[in-house]
Amino acid sequence: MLQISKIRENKEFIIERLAVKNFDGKKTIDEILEIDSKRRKTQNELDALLNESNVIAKQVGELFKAGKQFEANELKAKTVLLKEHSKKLEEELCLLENDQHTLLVQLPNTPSVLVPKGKTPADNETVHEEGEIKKLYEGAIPHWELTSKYDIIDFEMGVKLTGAGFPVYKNKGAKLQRALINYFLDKASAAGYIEVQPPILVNEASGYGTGQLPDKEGQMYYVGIDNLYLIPTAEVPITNMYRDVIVKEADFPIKNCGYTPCFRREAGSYGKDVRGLNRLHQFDKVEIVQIQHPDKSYETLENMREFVASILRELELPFRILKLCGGDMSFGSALTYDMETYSAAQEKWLEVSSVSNFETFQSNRLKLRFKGKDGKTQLAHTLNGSALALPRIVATLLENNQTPEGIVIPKVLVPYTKFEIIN
RNA sequence: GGUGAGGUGCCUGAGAGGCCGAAAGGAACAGUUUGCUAAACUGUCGUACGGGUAACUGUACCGCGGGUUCGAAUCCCGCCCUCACCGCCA
Repeated sequence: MLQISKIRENKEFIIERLAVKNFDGKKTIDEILEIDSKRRKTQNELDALLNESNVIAKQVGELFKAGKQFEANELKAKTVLLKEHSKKLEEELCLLENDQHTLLVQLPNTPSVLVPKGKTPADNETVHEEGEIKKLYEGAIPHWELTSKYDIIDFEMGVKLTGAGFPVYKNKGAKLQRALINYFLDKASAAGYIEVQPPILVNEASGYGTGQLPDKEGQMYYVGIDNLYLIPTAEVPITNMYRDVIVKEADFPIKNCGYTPCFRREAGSYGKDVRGLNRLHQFDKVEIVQIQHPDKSYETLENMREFVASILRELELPFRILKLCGGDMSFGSALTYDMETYSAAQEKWLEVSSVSNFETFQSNRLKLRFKGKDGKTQLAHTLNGSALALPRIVATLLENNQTPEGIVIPKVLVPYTKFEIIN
């Protein structure tokens, strides 16, 4: 959520920035500011009224103490009107606050000045490309065929147990999952991220804090009987650990990582993009989260991006890094890098990580602040990224590393899988 | 699921209608002292939203929402949450 104070100060600039996300915010912002001035006026009136009541209440108390019943009662009578009036104002103020908030949460985050203009994924800017795109041998097949050929993932069984998008990993497929998770977590720990194992169900306040609620509740699985949501990403519980917290400036950067299953309803998606492991309702992911000083968050974003790149490099996967254009960015992000690996059998790039700086967009909702050197509390910046999401990594690994003899495990993973080939 | 206790600031914890935005201690921060560490002493030490160039100032907030009252952290009602014990259980 954008800060109202910032909107007041930089209205034109914000409208201009939102346009980069192809969001026309002029009408909403005008309305917000109109409500805002009404709100402030109302609060002023109300405060003055309440002040008067407080003064009278004090006087009444003193008069009673002095035994001056008559004068006291006279004053008491005065408060009746005040009370009626202030009650009315209070209701008005509450309405105005609600209206303002309703509009405020509709505004996406302003993209950073570094964000390229554009409408579709085609307008994303490739900022880095690395690794050799191998030609596969004759007879190479996509991963959804490899998985049944080697009996490592059973999609049918998942359908039987739950439904489409809930695969069952088996044999070396299950071990590969476990190996990747451990490998990712070890890498993150080595890079200074504190490992956490958070709950995978969260309450409403947490969903609100990171921005899934109130708008995107359709994306999450909801356990109505207990009013809890299954997390779509570990970002939700991990970032919410810092909800309503004032951290110490000296603690920056705060770095956490965590593995969790992730659950996404993905309502409305279909077709070949969702085939096999390309899009699932349940998948595994290691997430990295940082909380950083506003002056350093972009430096941190680059670090995180490079950290993810280093993993892809070690896995010997060809990858590219895209700086997302305004039109392809998520609602809350100020700058996002997508990391994609090239899947040789599908002959396309698959998104395996997304690293974003949210600036104060999340922390404003979370009330995640720090006390600066000047003694003032201000909002911290939050960043997160996948490091990494498993399914598409698995898909790419299987496809790119297939040989007539079997699927070769990258060297760096062998200590984790304890086997070198899936055959 | 049953029963009981309780939610107060960064933490512990007092406060039981007005003198309470809230004692005391601890933590933290700044300073003095100090060869270093420690200790001691002094000071600072809630948040949000307003008004003001500023010093400063108004209001609200003691889990949440309502009520009683001139006046509520304190009394009443509803809700939420936490803890303990019992039952069930990985």
